[in-house]
Amino acid sequence: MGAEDAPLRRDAERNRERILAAAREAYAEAGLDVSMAEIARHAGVGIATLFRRFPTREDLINAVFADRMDAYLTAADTALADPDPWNGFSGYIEAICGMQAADRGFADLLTMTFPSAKALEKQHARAFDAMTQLVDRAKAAGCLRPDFSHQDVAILLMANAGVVAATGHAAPDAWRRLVAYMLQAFAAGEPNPDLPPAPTPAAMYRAMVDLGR
Amino acid sequence: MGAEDAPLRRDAERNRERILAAAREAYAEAGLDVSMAEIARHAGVGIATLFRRFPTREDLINAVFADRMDAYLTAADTALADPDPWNGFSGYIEAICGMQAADRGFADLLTMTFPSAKALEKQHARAFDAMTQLVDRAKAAGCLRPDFSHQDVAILLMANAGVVAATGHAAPDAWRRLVAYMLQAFAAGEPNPDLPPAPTPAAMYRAMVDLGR
DNA sequence: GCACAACTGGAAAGACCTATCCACTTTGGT
DNA sequence: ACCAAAGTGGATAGGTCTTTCCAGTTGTGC
Repeated sequence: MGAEDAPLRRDAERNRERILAAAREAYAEAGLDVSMAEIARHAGVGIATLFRRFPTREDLINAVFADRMDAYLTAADTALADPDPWNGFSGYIEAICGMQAADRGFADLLTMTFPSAKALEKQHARAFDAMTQLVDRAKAAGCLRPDFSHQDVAILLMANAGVVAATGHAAPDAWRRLVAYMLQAFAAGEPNPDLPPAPTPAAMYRAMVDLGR
Repeated sequence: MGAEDAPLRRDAERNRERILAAAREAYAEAGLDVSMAEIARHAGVGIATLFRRFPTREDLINAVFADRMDAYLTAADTALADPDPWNGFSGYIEAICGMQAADRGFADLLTMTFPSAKALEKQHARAFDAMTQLVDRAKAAGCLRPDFSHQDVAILLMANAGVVAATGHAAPDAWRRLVAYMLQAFAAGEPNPDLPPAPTPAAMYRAMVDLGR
């Protein structure tokens, strides 16, 4: 299980890397809806080469963001290792929002779900577990307001994706304002005004599936 | 000045209305990047009819959202008429974010700027003035934190556009959570933690122009 | 240094979009 | 009722994108 099938010929492997590099760059710059043709052109390979190596756009996205998803998971583990529940939680939020700001494709990816992409979904699920622990711990310690719901993290990621997509290069630090405001509101303060009800987890899941077209 | 040029023939006027209705519906549902062809089909008119009446996509957007922009302006005036500065400000924020949630096209529109669309830009500018007054009044009254900047309103609109685009029909009230959190953080509370610096107005302007492609 | 499987890029098919053109139809004033 | 002007939709040109196919090229093991 998990074998790499046939090892690629040397020139094929070189082209694969070129494609991944081009895709990484294009996605980071412009988000996940860059065309396959554009990526092939940018990589300097024929369009057929791209499609043979990555038959669907999802396959390519999967390969491009494998390492970024690792970093995403690591961020959750690091946060859980922090002895201070609030530091852990808020540091985590800042870290993942920062990752979104650094890579528009990743920003899109975090708010989407591709039920067909197995490996990616598994990491998504693991990250979700760690995030839930982080939330529960912070709540138990009384740092995080009790009416906080883990859907709020997804909402913040979607909001942040919106800011990042809009401000792009023109105001690359605008997202920090958003996150700072939100973290303040998340903290358990003295007067925590009532919140509208949170969407159900199922509704948020549907929303993320919809985003994947 | 301001004349309607030649009054349209009756059948032409009917088609114009059909086009506007179709465009209004399509934009509300799917945002501003619905194709012209799709709108013509949906309106049941030939593609040529659409292009003759609205030579550019901007012309169409302009016509479709004229009344919505009026409502947008009215919201600011209503808010200024409220004797309570905080009520005025927070009601305004809720109102315009609600308008974004009700119409995805409008959500896109508010975070974009089309320097070429004269009428629309004029209203945009007037709304901006009213909003600035609203902010200044709330700050002077001590309801709004002193380090709030009017760029934060634009950031919130972009964030909200992100949430609305992502949650769509699946979680149509998710935006309310975002807005509630943000308003709490905007209020002048006892412990207002330091914020990262706000983007410059010029940077935000550039961001909005970029969004308009 | 040869042979063959692996790999290549370009061409092509099918969809879709914008924008323009033009032969035909409708409207409205007389 | 008539007929010019105003308006119509389909056809078309030229662009993009996805996906498949295939004749030619290039590594690699022997």
